[in-house]
Amino acid sequence: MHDIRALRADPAAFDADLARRGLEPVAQRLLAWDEERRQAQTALQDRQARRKALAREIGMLKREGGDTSALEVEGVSLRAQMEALEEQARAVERESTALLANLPNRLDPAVPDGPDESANEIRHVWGTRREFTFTPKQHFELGEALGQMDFATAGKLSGARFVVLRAGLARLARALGQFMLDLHVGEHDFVEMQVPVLVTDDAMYGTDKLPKFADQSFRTEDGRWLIPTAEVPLTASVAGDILDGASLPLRMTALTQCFRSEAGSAGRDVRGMLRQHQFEKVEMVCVTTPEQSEAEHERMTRCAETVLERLGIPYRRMLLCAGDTGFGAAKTFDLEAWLPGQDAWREISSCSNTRDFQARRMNARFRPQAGAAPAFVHTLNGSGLAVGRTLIAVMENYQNEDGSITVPDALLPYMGGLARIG
RNA sequence: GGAGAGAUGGCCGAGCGGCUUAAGGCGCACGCUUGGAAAGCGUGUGUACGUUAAUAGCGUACCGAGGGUUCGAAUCCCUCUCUCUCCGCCA
Repeated sequence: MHDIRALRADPAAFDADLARRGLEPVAQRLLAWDEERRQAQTALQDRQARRKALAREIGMLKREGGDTSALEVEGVSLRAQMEALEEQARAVERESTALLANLPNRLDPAVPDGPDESANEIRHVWGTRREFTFTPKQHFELGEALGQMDFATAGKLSGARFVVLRAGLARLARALGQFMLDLHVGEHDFVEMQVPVLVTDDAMYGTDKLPKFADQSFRTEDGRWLIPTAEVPLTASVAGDILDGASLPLRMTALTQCFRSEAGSAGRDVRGMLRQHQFEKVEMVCVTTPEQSEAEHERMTRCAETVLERLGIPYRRMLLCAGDTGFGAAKTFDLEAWLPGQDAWREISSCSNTRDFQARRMNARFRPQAGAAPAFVHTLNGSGLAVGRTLIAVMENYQNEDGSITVPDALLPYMGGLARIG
């Protein structure tokens, strides 16, 4: 959600930001609605003040046994006026909110121009890509050959875009989740959380998944949503709160299942478990002050990078361009892991600073000092990491010529003595 | 799933159509008092929007949420949400 006062102050800058995302200007329309809304509100408030005075007068007269009929007639006409004004204000508000709710966040000036991922900037590359003495296989070839990655059974159970893991690979997935959580909790100062994976409309709206992306998520028959990411419950946990400034930053992490309908990605990544309806992810969320959020964004991205570094998986950090930056984000770094089997860099983490965009939608604030006025917090979210995709990265980078997979050193403590899968 | 009881300011708690501009208490802040502290006394104490140069004033709204009745609603009616107690079922 946007600050209408910021828009009033500089409508041209607002429209310029939208243009960078390839959207039409809207400032003129919003300002006209805003003007109309304020006029109706002021007029309504006049009537409300009169109603208050009138009710008091009638009350006093009645106690004294006086005639109140003339005043009551005025009351009736007052109410008719108020209803009309209310309806007018509500109608304008409705239109303006409908538009505002669908407008993406303002972009950080550092975000480069560009229409799509081809314009993203490589910020740095870590690690050395392994030299293979054989042709590296893709993860699903390896997994299916091992008999531990089973799309046929998953299809029988649930349809396309699901997977069943067995034995060593199932263990490896669990080890990865455990390892990531332990790292963030033990070394990165995050608080481990267990959260619901079914959430309300409000939680989804506050984290900007609604109304625009309703078709990307699964909805239950009783009107709840399966979370597309733990960002939703973790961030929305502070909705409506006024936090003590001294308690910030809040750093939260959770390992959850995530559910995405993947509407619109028919035909993309159909093989393997790169793009599933259900996957595990360790999510990091930070709630902080406007002053600290930039530094927290860097810090959080480093936390995600550390996972890949400990696992020894080459990656590169991308600064997303305007056209590729998500709806709620002001600035996003993607981490792309090297997948030798695919011979490609693939997204494995996305760390975004939403600034006060989500905070406004969910009314999450903090009090800088005792007695000071509340201000909106800044919220950040990042994958640390997507477990399924990390599993893929481990398999492809640590594969051996015989189709077995060597367990990375960092995961050995979690593997119950299993050092090689297959 | 069944039966019942609730939801009032940071917290406790009264009010159940107009003498409420939400009593009273606790907490907190500031001041007076004191050698210092405690006690005591006094003053203040939320959020949003509008107005405004203003985080100053002033106005309006907010007593779980949303509707309704009324000249007037914390108070009456309807719907919903959540909490608590008991019963049933259950990992």
